[in-house]
Parts: sequence; C-alpha cells; structure tokens
Amino acid sequence: MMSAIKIRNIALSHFAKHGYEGSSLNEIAKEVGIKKASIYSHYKGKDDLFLTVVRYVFQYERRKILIYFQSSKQKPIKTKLQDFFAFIEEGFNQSDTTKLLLRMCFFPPWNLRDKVSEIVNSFIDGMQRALGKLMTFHKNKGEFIGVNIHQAALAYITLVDGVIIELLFTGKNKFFERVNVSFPIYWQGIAAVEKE
Amino acid sequence: MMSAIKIRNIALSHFAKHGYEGSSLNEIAKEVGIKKASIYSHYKGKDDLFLTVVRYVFQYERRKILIYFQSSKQKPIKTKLQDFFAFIEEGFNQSDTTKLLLRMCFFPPWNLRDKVSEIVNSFIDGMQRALGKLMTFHKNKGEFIGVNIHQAALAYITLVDGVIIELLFTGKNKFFERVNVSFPIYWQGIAAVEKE
DNA sequence: ATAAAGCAACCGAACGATAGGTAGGTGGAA
DNA sequence: TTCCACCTACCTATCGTTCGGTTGCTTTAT
Repeated sequence: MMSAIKIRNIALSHFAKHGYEGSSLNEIAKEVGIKKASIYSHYKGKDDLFLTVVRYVFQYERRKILIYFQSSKQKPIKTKLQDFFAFIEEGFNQSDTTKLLLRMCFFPPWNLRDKVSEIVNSFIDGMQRALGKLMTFHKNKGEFIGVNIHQAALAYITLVDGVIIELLFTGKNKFFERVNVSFPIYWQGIAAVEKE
Repeated sequence: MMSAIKIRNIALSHFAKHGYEGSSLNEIAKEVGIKKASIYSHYKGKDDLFLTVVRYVFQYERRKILIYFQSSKQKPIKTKLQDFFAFIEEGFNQSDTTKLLLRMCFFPPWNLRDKVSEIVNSFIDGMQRALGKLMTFHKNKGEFIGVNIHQAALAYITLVDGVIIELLFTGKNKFFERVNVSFPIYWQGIAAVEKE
C-alpha cells in the first residue's frame, strides 16, 4: 500500500541524481528497506517504474505552476512575473523533481526517448498555453498596452530557462543575482521594442 | 597512432548521446573496429577515456569561442553579440561537443563529479571574463554609453543559456525564433534600464 | 646487411561484480 | 482459504578490467 509510493519517491531521487542508466533497482530497494525482487510486486520492471516516476514528476510540476498562475489574478502582471522566480526557487531548490524534469527535457534515456519526449512535449505546450492565456487576460484588463503578447511570452520563457540553469548549476544566490539584473532589462525591453 | 584519436572521437559521440553510465566500452570499440581490450592500450580505463574526452571538449569549445570573440574587433558590439547565436547554432549542429559540454554542466557522472565540475567551473569563469573584457573594450571605443557592463554581460549570458536550451531541446527553427524575439528586447532593455 | 631485441597495437579468454529479471516459497491479514 | 507483499535463490547478460600471447614494425648490435 504505502510501499508503491515509497518506492516511487526514493526512485525519484535516484533517477534525479544518477539518471536512468546510473540508477540500480538494488540501490533503490536497499534505501526503501526491502529487497530488489519485491519491487516487482509493485512495478513491472525498471522501465515501468521509471516512466511512472517521470509521469508523476511532470504532472506534479504542471499542477504547481498552473495553480500559481491562476492565483491572485488581481495582482499586476509585472509583479506576478517577477515573483514567479521566487516561486521557482522555493519549490525547486528543495526537491529532486525539477532536477529530474530538466534531465528528461535534455537527456532522456536512449531506449525510452520516444515515450519520454511525448510527456515532455505535452508539458511544454501546456506551459506556453497557460502563459499566453495569462498575459492575454492582463492585456484585456488594460495593462501591457502596445506589447506583442506572443513576443513577450516567448522572451519571458527564454528568461526563465536562462535563470533556471543558473539555479540548477550554481545555486540560489547567483540565481537571484541573475534575476535581479535580467528581469528589469526584460521588462524595459518589451516596452521599448514596441515603441520603435 | 591514429587509434587513440579515433577512439576519443567515437567515445565522444557515445558519451554525448548516452552519457557516462549509458555508454559501454564494447559498443565504442565495435564502432572503432577494434576489440574492447585494445582500448586499454591507449587509455587506462573508462574513467581515463571519459575525462580525456571531457577535457578535449571543453578546451575545443573554449578555443572556438575565444577566437570568435577576438576576431573582427572593428564590428560593432551589437552585431557581434547578435551573430554569436548563429555561431553557436552552427557549431552545435555539426558536432556532439556542445551536447556533451552541456550534459557535463548539468548532469556530470556521480563518481567523477568533482573532477568534472573543476573543468566546468574553469570554463565558465573563462567565458565570463572574456565577455567582460570584450564589452569593456567596446565601451572604451565609445559604444555602449551609460550601460552597466557587469549587468549587460550577466543578462547576455542568461539570454544565451535560455536560447541554448531551446536549441538543445527543439532545434534550429525554434532557436532562431527565440533569438529574434529575445535579443531586440535585451538590447533595448540594457539601454532603457540605465536611462531611469 | 642481417639477425636480434624492443615495442606498441591488438586480440581471445577469462575475471569478479553487478545489472535486470524470474521462480517458488513463507507468513500474515482478510 | 485466498491473497499479496515480501523473501531467498538463482538466472542470464553485460559491465569494466586483467592477463597472456601474437602480430608486425622499428631500433639496435654484430
């Protein structure tokens, strides 16, 4: 009952740290406190366990992000976009889910790449749609005058990607340093570009 | 004579595609056209081969980037920064070196993480120094008036990171779409921020 | 010039360790 | 009694690695 979830959670941290090929069912079982063979009472095999973990991670992250975007709709969009970085850092720095999510985006295991990239693509699409809807909503409220929504959204995603790399790679401090420098430039930029 | 280099090049493509744990000496040897045991005539073992490849990749990329930055100093900095994206795409598309470089930045093999991150950090530092020097040079030439070099460099690196992700993940077309949207926003932004 | 010695490259075979996976049995709860 | 999580034991395949030996080219000595 509890075991299936416990196995999944511990497998998650292993897959995040060592990747698919670098993780062994033996090590996972050892940390769970059971024997390797017992995993097969809950999952069909390594691939099944791995894909279960990946699906869980992407669903978990998607849900968290969508909730953030849909909350506090009265706040100005600038505040919301700016605070999103703190939101990322908060939820992402403490868990292995983001690490695994990013690993799957860039370096999925070779033999499962089709199934994984299906999950990844659906996630990316969902995020882009959500951001577009949010920005359109705020534009209709009167903010964002004369700004091209599509361009603003695309550049924002690029910005998020760029700082997340720093978060993953060097940590919290450098991350916020980048955010505090880059976001004002982005914000001034999306206004200035349209004025030409 | 030639074998050591041939092994290294083929190992490079394997490590880029499958990572450290996912690559096997057997497969590498097979593609080279020799037997597994023969690799040990040229390298001490898998770790030695891997670290040799990683060192080669980082040195190769560093050299390529530095040459680009030092070339055509008469061109305006805006052109140079803009054209750098095409330069990245070009080099990325034809070789596995960038793929491996990025993999090592984010997901080094667990047992070699210290040695790898030493190589990575030295690379990152070098790049940041080079960009700072380049921007200062152009500022002294009269371009870039009233722009904070440190901020401009940091935001530019963030931008590069963000679009490289897209290049890695979805490919050339989306990459240039992002670049064409994000760079003008960046460029307008670094000017606008200082005018406040 | 020619034979001997050295050497790097390569290979077949085997090593112990470990991988994912299976078969069959134990024990407790419903 | 049925069921299910869990176990021990074992399977085959493959991993990185080592050893002993065979080439064939180059260097050295006579």
